[in-house]
Amino acid sequence: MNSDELCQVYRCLCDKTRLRILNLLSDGALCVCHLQEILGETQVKVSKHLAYLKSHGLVESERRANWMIYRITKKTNPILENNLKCLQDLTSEDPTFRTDLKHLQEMDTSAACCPSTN
Amino acid sequence: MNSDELCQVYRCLCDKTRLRILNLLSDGALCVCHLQEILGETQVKVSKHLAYLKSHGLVESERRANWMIYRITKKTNPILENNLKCLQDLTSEDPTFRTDLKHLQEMDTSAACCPSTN
DNA sequence: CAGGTATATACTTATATAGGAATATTACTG
DNA sequence: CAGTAATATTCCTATATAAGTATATACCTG
Repeated sequence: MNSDELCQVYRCLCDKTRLRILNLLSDGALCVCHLQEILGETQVKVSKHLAYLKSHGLVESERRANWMIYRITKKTNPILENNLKCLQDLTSEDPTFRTDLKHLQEMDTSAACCPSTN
Repeated sequence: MNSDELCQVYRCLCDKTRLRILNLLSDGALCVCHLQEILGETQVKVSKHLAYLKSHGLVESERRANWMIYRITKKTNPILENNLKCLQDLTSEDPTFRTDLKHLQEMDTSAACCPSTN
């Protein structure tokens, strides 16, 4: 990774919605509709931020029938991994991150779009 | 630190000139003219980026006669410290960071503006 | 293939920011 | 105090990006 790529990673990290998305995906893959529901944001907004993250290589996506499943990239990226850890540490301090994760845990994972159970 | 403040830190980190400045300041305090010389950028550009970093609490400044000495903030900031370490790790890989530090070491530190020797 | 669901894209507007040119400010020196 | 050096600020322009509305695409089901 060079300095320009590094800047790109930080550009991905400098938006609150994207940080919330990454925080949730750190816990495992999710479809757009679940992210949308947890974040309480519009479909367009979520979709665009996911596209942004994907175009910069921070997340990967995979179609599963009607749904698109997003996950943190499998490529090793020390900077990203490092900062995702920081995010987890912040979860206890920040109300937004905390309630997001709480919503995630309370979510119904029996839906067809849930990658972990279907 | 909450999620909004976190975003602000990343906003500071997502510009190459600012990363170069932070990388140099990680090594110790520097005046604007030395930063300007090492970076090979105009006075306005360097000054503005320093103002940006200062307004977001990542650096502090201190006047010393004609010169303004900038340093990394003394306030503890885990995210910042963490990423400055990453920068140092990247120094071996990235030519810009590497040559910046090389220029810093070759710099004449006997000038009146050099905080370490005067 | 018609209709529905999930997601993505195009278009638009508003805002943040980068960088240049010119000017202002601050402090030192004689 | 006049001149100079170092730095900051103002004004301007161009670009990136965020978010909304509307529309398109992809896939599934009957």
